[in-house]
Amino acid sequence: MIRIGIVDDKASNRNIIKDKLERTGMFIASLIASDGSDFLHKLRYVHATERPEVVLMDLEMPNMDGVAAIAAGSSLYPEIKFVVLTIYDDEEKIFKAIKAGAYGYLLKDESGPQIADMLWQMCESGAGPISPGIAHKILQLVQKNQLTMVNHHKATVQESFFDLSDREQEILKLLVQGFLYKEIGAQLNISPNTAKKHVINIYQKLHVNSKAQAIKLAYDKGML
Amino acid sequence: MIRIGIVDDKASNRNIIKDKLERTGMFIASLIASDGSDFLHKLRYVHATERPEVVLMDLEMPNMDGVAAIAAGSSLYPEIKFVVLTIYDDEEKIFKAIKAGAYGYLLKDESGPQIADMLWQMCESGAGPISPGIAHKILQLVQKNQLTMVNHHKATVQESFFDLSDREQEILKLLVQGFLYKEIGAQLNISPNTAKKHVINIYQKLHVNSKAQAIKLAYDKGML
DNA sequence: GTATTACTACTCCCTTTGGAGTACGGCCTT
DNA sequence: AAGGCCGTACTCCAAAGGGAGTAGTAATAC
Repeated sequence: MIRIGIVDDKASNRNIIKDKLERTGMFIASLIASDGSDFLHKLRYVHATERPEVVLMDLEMPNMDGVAAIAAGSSLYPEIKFVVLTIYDDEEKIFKAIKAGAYGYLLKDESGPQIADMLWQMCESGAGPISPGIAHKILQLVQKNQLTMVNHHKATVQESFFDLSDREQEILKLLVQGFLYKEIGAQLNISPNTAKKHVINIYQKLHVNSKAQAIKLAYDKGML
Repeated sequence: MIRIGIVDDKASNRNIIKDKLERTGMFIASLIASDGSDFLHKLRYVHATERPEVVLMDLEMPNMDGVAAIAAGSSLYPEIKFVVLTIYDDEEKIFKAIKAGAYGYLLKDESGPQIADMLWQMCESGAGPISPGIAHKILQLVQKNQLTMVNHHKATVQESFFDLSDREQEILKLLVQGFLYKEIGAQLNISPNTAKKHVINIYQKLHVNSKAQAIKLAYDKGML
């Protein structure tokens, strides 16, 4: 039996969720609150043995919203897994909730059994439950460069993608600027023929067959 | 019936995947390749009507790995959905694959029916399929690695600078995709000559004189 | 040593592009 | 009705690009 906390400002929501989860026989709602402030207050006065292992948290709530509650709660009780359960799927809310320390993010339009199942999976595998649509949005955030990895790979991207030599990368950069072969040759003090030869080699490595495609690829994959 | 591409260097893997998917009756493997290079080569010579809508891509492969293949492929064929299917779940591979343009990321330890189901879900809902464990790792990436969110309230910029007509903008978009005049003509049901005429007119309005410069300008000024 | 790879520089051949000009029908505005 | 833009479609010409091949040199790898 897994102890669950439910935080939602709508009484009907609380009851529906409680019902659906308890009916599976795998969960018991050990703490129910109507907003973030209420939740933290109740959590303080509950015995550690009664503390929920998982908290389902709505986002939009009076007094203290879900993001703030997760931020405070995950800091005070790091062992509790906070899972957002909401109707909102916009990028900003997702992002903020995750940064606040959310362990999972579920949408209310998932069916009851599905939510129960995902929570159970979480307890089994340790992987935070995430609704498919949300996962997709996060992935797109990463993709669109709205998220960038700061620490690690400092984005000499083409190096990791394609196996271009230094010279070839140099020439690709000029190509993308829109220079002609003769101009590239002039800038690098090589024959236009050689410049062209390099470009053809680059095309083969990139599997493209025109300047336009090469430029598009370079821009798309961020080899500026 | 959804056309699927399978790219994996192990013949046994290819066959297993092909079998499991085709047995569902929902998919047909229309393109099978043994590495990224082989894949791109085959894709080039296949008719657009035979192109796979979804490509399952392994990551570690000889010649050209999955990340490079996705990077090139997703740029050349933006309509194809590339889904990683691999045994690797380390953050770097996940991150690189996503940046390269992966639409989903599945682990090979998912069961066959489950993979088929997730792919089907993708085609229904449009949300990229992501194994739970992977979703969790992505979420943790967001959480810990100081990923920054760039505000997407950017200037809805200036087709107003360059006074391009609707038709010209339409053609510019295709031009940036890397299409030839004849291809543009075919897509819009006009003569290649007309397509070219439009392009020349566009050049004059943009004050450029080559495809490369036009593409660079379009990207730089964000008319995507 | 040899083999390989990168860089250099050609050749030949064909396609695509860029620039110029002309032209015609449709539509809108004056 | 006339002048304008737009979209359509052609011509001719010259420049640039794309593909394939050969080839020498230098540095690196086995």
